[in-house]
Amino acid sequence: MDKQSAPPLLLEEFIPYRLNKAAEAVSQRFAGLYRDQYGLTRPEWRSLATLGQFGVLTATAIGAHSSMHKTKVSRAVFALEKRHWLRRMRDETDRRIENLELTPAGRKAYVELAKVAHAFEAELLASLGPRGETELKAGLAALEGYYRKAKC
Amino acid sequence: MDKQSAPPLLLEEFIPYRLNKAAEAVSQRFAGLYRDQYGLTRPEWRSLATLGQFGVLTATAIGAHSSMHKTKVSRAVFALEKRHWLRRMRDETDRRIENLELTPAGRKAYVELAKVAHAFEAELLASLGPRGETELKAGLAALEGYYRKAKC
DNA sequence: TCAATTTAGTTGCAATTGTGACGATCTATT
DNA sequence: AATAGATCGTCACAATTGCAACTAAATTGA
Repeated sequence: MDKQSAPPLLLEEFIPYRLNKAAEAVSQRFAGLYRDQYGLTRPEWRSLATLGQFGVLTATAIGAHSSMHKTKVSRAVFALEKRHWLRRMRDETDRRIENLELTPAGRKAYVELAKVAHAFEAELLASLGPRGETELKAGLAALEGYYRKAKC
Repeated sequence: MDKQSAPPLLLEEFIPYRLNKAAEAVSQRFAGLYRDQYGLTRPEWRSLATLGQFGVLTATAIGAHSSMHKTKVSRAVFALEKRHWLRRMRDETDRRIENLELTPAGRKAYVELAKVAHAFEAELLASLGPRGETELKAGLAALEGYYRKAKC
């Protein structure tokens, strides 16, 4: 008789939970950097990073690239525009569209934050060791294959 | 002259971003299961799972185990209590404390959901292949070592 | 012993987020 | 053309969340 059977699920071994916790921990640490030094929220940082990477994008494209809801992007874009880090350009061939672009000030902040991001990532990966780095990247790549194909 | 220099940061290669996106994708798929079939929110599912695993816990302990803010736990506990999946027991030696326990109905739901969770995880891991599974688990373990030590 | 501090849990309030509807514009079909 | 439907971005509203204050109870320490 099992007077104390094993629990049917061990949360700390459950992959979705572990993944979430790890992502949350890493994100919060990184978020501290752009929040404290630049007063950015996460949607703002993501919009800045996406726009910095691609140059000129519509709000919809920012959302598609960075997996954010369109209202989040809309608000983030407004915030970045208010601090003159971003400007809107009317598209002459389709007037529903706003082409968005970083201003020189926005680009400057982006370049600085990109450095911070690289430094953060380097420190994270260093602490994992070369073995851990390889495994993590391979594991993430495997996952990305999974949910990309399973999206539909 | 570099008329088009490489962007300073490629978001789709940036570990915190990839980790977040992967976790979000996996969590949302799993959340669909307990939401559609049981009407649970994420904090409710986590509280149920934690309590199911440990038997009797205080609200604070649930939060500590599952990394949730105490107000989230408080509200989740209330919701679970309302559907009679959980009951509160007064602690006679410390009357600030509420010892929480799943009711038979709550335990039944937990056992069912644990099966769903295992099935989900099994399918996820299967789709990664044995190689991907090993790498992902090793990568997560490395990360957990990182932020556990860096927490302080 | 009793005031000060700490801890457990809840609640009000403010900030953030998601949903749905909307106006404006473009595209497709007739 | 003209109507119907799709798309872009925004806004009002509702739901979710986090923060800070709070009550109640235990602990500390003068």
